[in-house]
Amino acid sequence: MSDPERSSEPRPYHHGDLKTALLAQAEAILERDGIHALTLRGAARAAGVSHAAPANHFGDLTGLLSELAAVGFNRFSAALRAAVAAAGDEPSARAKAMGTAYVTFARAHPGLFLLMFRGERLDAARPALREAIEASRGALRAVATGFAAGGAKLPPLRLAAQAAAHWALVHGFSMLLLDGRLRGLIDSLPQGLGADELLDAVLETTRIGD
Amino acid sequence: MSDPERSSEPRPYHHGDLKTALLAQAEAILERDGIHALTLRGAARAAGVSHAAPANHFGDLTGLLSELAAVGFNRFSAALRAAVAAAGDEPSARAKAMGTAYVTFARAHPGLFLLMFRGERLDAARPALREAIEASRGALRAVATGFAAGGAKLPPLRLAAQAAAHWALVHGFSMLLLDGRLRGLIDSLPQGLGADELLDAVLETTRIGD
DNA sequence: GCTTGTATATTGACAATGTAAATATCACGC
DNA sequence: GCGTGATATTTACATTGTCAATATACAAGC
Repeated sequence: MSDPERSSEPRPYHHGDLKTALLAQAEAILERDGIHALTLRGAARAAGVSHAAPANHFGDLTGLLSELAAVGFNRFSAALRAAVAAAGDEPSARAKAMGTAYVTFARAHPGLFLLMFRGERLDAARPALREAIEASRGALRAVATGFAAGGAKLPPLRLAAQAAAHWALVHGFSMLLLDGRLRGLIDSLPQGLGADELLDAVLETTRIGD
Repeated sequence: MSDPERSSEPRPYHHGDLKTALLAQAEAILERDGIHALTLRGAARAAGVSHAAPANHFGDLTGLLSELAAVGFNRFSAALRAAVAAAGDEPSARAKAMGTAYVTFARAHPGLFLLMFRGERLDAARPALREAIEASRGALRAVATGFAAGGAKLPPLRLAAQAAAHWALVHGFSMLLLDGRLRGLIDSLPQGLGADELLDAVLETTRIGD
């Protein structure tokens, strides 16, 4: 009996699960060589198909990037939810857990994280991306509102400001860290202290909303 | 007498100040069409020279982007210094002024700002960029240390954390704002309130280092 | 004044990419 | 069996970055 999955056999005309394979290869290229090295043809090459095959699944390059960003957002919100769920009920503990998870994700998947927040290259109208972003927003809001629950009578501007401040703090830290902009600061730390300790201290020393 | 600067005359073989002209055109393209539309050939076209002319001044595309980022950093640190200088002596007023100036610059020159913090596309070894970044760091540090002057006996980690927190907060706010990620939050604000008021509230409601 | 060298700009070429059109292969409903 | 639609290939073309060869201007030295 023929086994088309065997090694040196000529590949079948149809891949079978090309979309998934392309996304996997694209992510590998993204994390290995950066976003500017991520090309439609390169992903097709890595997946062992012709250069025009990806068009069937993604349309154009923006489509591939958007679907890949959607994968990232889904993983991202899962990581945030897991971290917050494991942190117990105390609002400040939940907030700190989410901040740590946020930065941890960025450091673990820098290429993906940067792509996710590079709206210029993405098509937010793609259903997959739209839904993934919506899910992430839900995960983020869960903490923001949970944190502000102590002061339910705050004016809307104050509430929004607290949410924005939490988000901006961890997002800015992630961005600066990934871009190497904190290297000087980190190198100036006492022996044995690194980005993790700096983030802890940042979250520790920052009071948002009282 | 001939006037080679006249309108319809055939352009002289040598431009005269091509490097400056290319940087200006590159910035215009960057702000108008985004970074992915900024090409060496496009800038050359806009400056009215041949497609290979830019190579003499920038080497490759990374060179052009790096020099443009250097222009951005110089303008950036000038804006920060001016804002802080106009804010008087009180540390908290200086910090707020710098935060506002930081975000204002990002909103006024979004393409430039994003380019400046996209290290993957830049060559930090370029002297112009290296010096411009160094100057910006000086401007940033001026406030960070000024703000921490009240507690000169703080441990190094605390000091670094305060600087990182200030920076991360305004940088994250800028990035999220430019990427449209705060739109939902801003749209949910009461009538007449926008990004400016949200930033004010963020800076108001956030306490860094007691 | 003339030559020579150097910085600057042009032309031509080449490989890589995104994208579109035409064609081929396959699975499945009928 | 036989279309029919989804998937993949092939071919083609414009654009881009980059390199090599050449042309032009200008300034310094003799």
